[in-house]
Order: sequence, then structure tokens, then C-alpha cells
Amino acid sequence: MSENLYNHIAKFIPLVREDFAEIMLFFDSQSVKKKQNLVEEGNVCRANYFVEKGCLRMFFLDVDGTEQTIQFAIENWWMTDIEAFNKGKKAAFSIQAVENTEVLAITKYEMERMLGTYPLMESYFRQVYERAYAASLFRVKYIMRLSKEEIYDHFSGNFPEFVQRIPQKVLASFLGITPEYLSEIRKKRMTRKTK
Amino acid sequence: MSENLYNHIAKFIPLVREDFAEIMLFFDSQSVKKKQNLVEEGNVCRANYFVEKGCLRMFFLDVDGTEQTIQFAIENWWMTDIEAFNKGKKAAFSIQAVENTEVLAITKYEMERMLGTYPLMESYFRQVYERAYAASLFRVKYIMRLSKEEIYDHFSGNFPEFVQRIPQKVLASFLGITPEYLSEIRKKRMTRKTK
DNA sequence: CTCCTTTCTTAAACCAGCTTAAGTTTTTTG
DNA sequence: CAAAAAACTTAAGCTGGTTTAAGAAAGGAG
Repeated sequence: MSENLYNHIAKFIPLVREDFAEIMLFFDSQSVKKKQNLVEEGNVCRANYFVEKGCLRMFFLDVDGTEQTIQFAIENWWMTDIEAFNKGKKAAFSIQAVENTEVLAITKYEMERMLGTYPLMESYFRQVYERAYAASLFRVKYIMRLSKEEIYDHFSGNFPEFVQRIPQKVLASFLGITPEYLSEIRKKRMTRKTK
Repeated sequence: MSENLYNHIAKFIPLVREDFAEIMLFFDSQSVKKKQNLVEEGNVCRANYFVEKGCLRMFFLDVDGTEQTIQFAIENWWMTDIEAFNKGKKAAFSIQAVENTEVLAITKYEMERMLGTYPLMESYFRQVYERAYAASLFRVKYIMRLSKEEIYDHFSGNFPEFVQRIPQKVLASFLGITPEYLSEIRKKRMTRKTK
């Protein structure tokens, strides 16, 4: 029984403990070690993952081989390559653990059985994807309107603990800047504060 | 009765004509003239819109007052400021008609009544938002990995008719470049082709 | 059809952010 | 604990894309 998942679902739809116990049966618990890949670009994407503890990131390989992070998932977020998951296509993105992470995994087959048995879960996932979509649009908005420095300030201002948690290289690849430039920005911010 | 909407819904869930006729009653038909705003940044967002004919764009005002387009909706796409629509908050984006456009509008209240009466519509919207989310992630991917020139080539290569349909200024604000630079790129492409 | 407004083009000067390269620090592994 | 690998820093030089400014073309209103 996952308290996290129970609480998360219950935030969006009415849910009794007995039903939730049944719903849990559709899931598998899985541990992922830091830097281990849960999904690999080009392979099948077997499941949709709910983060119980830890942190995942989704990324792809640039033409020149550098990794570009497009989003993170921390506790209580869902993550998968949704298109590959739904259509059984090859994944366009890889998913990797940023730290040792515990996830609940559900396959497409089990997902469909679950939605068939508990139609209210359609409503839960509709709302989850509405939010994910809205978040992604805001990301586009910030990327478009802010300078790289401002993007850094915005992110580190809003998620200071998170910035501590992840390697700078990964942060840079998420912010869309080079690690060198990130280093420069941080230096500027440091000297400014100590003055 | 909208054939467009019927066909679109029927692509995702089983739907009989009689139910659809009932579902149509939750919607209002609306005409929007070119350049007219359907939603305005800072105001309440009254409805969710399905484009029957024409083209909408979502944008926001930059610090310096220029408009930044973050997405388009053509025939058979849904568009609204989903967060504002759901939570009754002020819209973070404006929605404007790029050409004279026909939409079907549904308010939050009617939406909830509809989802209560036809729970399968939850499944339809879940799938619609999964796709919208996936599309938005791909957008982020392209913005991050491609140069501005490549972004132009990619977009004009994939949607040539669409590029004809919209003013260049709006296209530039969608691609995240200045109209001046877009002009330069186009010139470069023209001379290359005529050689 | 004419005037006024908006959009589009051209070109030069400029700068935010990248590239390259070398050195330093931290982490991983045997 | 030592050695190797990976991550981070610093700094100089460079470039893709912006800014500014002015003119040309196209659209819309009367």
C-alpha cells in the first residue's frame, strides 16, 4: 500500500481504501539506482511510473551526443514517454534516476484493465495530464520570454532545495545552457551576495 | 450537430449518434472575427473551445510589450487556458483568432455536467490532454536542440500550407525569433532555391 | 481610389551565450 | 587508500541572433 499514491489520487477523485487496495494490485514496485535507466530512447517503453521517493529525469541525446534534460519527476509525479507508452512505439526520450529512486510501475495492459474496472481513474488521469500539459506550456513561456540568466534565477528562486539535489551538469542541460555558462552565472551570483 | 466534433470524439471512444446529440447540447456555437480575442490575459477564462473552422493562437505579452505566440489551434483542436479554466483563475494567456473562426464553446459548469452524465467523455479528454502534453514536450525538445534556422526549416517543412496562412510577424513570435531575422532566413532560402 | 496604418525588408552595429582549452576539484572504483 | 574518471571552473575568442533605424510594400478604412 502506497500512502503517497493514495493521497495523490484522493486529491482528485473520491476514493475508498478498499478500492485503492484493489488498484494497487495493478502496480509493481521497482527500485532504480542512481544513473540507471528506466526507459531508453529507441527501445519500447514498458510502463508508466509514479515516483514514490527520489527523482527521475527525462532526456534525449543531442546531435553531438550531449544529453538534454526536458523534465524532472520528484515525489508524487508521473513520468513516462506517453506517446511511446500509449502506442507501443519506440521511446523518443530516455528516463533515468537522478538519485536512488522508488517507483510504482504500471504497464499499458494493466492500465487498461484498471481503467476498465475503475472508470473514475480516467478522471484522475485526465486531471493529471491537464496539469502536466499546463506545466509544459509554462515551461515554453519561460524559455521564450526570459534570458538564460533569468531562467536560472527563476528556477533557483522557486526550487532552491532541488537545485542542491541535482548535479550542475544536469541542471544546465535542463535550463538549456552550457555547464560553463552556468558556472559563470553562479559565480556572478555568489560575489554579488557576499558584497 | 458538428460532424467535426463527432468524428473527433469517435476516434477515441465508442460513441452513438443519440448520445452525441445530447452532448452537443452542452456546447454553444460561436463566431470569432480575425484578430478578435476569445480570452484575454488577466480576465476570467469562460470556456474551453473546439475549433470547427479557422485558426486560433495563444499568446502572452512580453515585458517589452511584444506578443509571444505559444501555440496554434486549427480545425479539430481544443484550446483554452486550461489552468484558468479549471480553477476559475485569471488567464495567463490570451487567445485570439488568426482568421475568421468558428468554435464550439463549453463552460466549466456545462463541462462538469457533461462529464457527470457521460463518464466516457473523461476518457476522451484524458486522451486529448495526453496528446497535447506530448506535443508540448516535443516543442520543448525542438526549441532546445535546434538552432533558430533549423526550427524554421522544421516548421515550414512540416506545415507548409500553414506557414502561408499566418502573418510572418505571428510566425516569428511562435518560432521565438525576431521578424527581422525571419525575413533574413526566408531571403536566404529563396536565393538558395532559385540557384 | 487615396490615405493611413501595419507589416515586411535590408543592413550595420552589437552582445548574450557558446566553444575551446587547460586547470582544479570531487566522485567512483578497484 | 590510490588512481582514474567524471564534474566543475576560469578565461579568451567567436558567432548566431538581436537591436536599431529607415525605407518599401501591403492591407484596411473611408
